[in-house]
Amino acid sequence: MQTGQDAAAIFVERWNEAASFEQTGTCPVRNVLDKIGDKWSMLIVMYLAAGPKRFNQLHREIPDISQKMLTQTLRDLQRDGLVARQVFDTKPPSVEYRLTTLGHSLIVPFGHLIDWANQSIPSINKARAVFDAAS
Amino acid sequence: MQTGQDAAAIFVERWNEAASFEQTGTCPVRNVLDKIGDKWSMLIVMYLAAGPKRFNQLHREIPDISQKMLTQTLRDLQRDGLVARQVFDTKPPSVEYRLTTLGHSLIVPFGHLIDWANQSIPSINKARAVFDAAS
DNA sequence: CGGTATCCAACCTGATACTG
DNA sequence: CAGTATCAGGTTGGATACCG
Repeated sequence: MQTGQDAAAIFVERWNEAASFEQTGTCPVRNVLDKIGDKWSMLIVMYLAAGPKRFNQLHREIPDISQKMLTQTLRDLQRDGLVARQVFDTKPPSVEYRLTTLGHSLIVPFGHLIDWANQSIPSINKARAVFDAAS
Repeated sequence: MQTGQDAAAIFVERWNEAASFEQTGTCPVRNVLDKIGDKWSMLIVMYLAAGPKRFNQLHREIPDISQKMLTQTLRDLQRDGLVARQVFDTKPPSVEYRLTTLGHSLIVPFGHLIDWANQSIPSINKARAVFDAAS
């Protein structure tokens, strides 16, 4: 690893740091990253960040999501403890989804990422234009 | 949007904030998120964070990556301006990859995400165990 | 050394139809 | 209202072989 020419080298360690790696057989960081990259997970989390919402309310608000993917993504988020599901015994039945404390806590680091993205889009688009022009 | 019961509601705005959305037809934030969720992009960025590396050096250091995906991911990172590619006219030829300034800047918000992941893994695993036990 | 090219299996997602 | 079930398409990634 040479001399500490760049403190950023520790990030590779951080990646594999979690102790459960050997236990589960899959990298724990991957689990989180897969959710970030997932087409709908983070969008749903952000819509729920505004407050609890019911199933069809989310369905109406989120553009283009299919019922299948809304159901599936919500279940995955619930399984990971990021979203809580509460059924009200009304007729017809209503189901409310809300972020858990853990779910809310994800918004902080994720927000930094979104900010980076919005700040960097111009640079990225410019780099792409240059690269594509040279090929 | 009711009253500002939760400041986090602004994240939905941030998601769609970038002006280039209408121009390109694809959400700019998605571009970045896709890279985060990509199987190899961020791992490569983190290995390069330690300093410039040559192609086969990365190939040896990164576990399980195929030559195809290493080539492809590096080209995508280069296209987006996150990685710079430098060819040295030696024999046999050698090619060095290094993070650009933009690439380095991504490590900051991304690092926060990794830290959140490592801190939250225990909670997530516990939530999964509870959820799976109930089904 | 540093790639390309081709094939292929697995996965992810959307569309559609149906249910308590 | 809030889902489930089934099928089809596109995309992703790995294996393998070849090239300057």
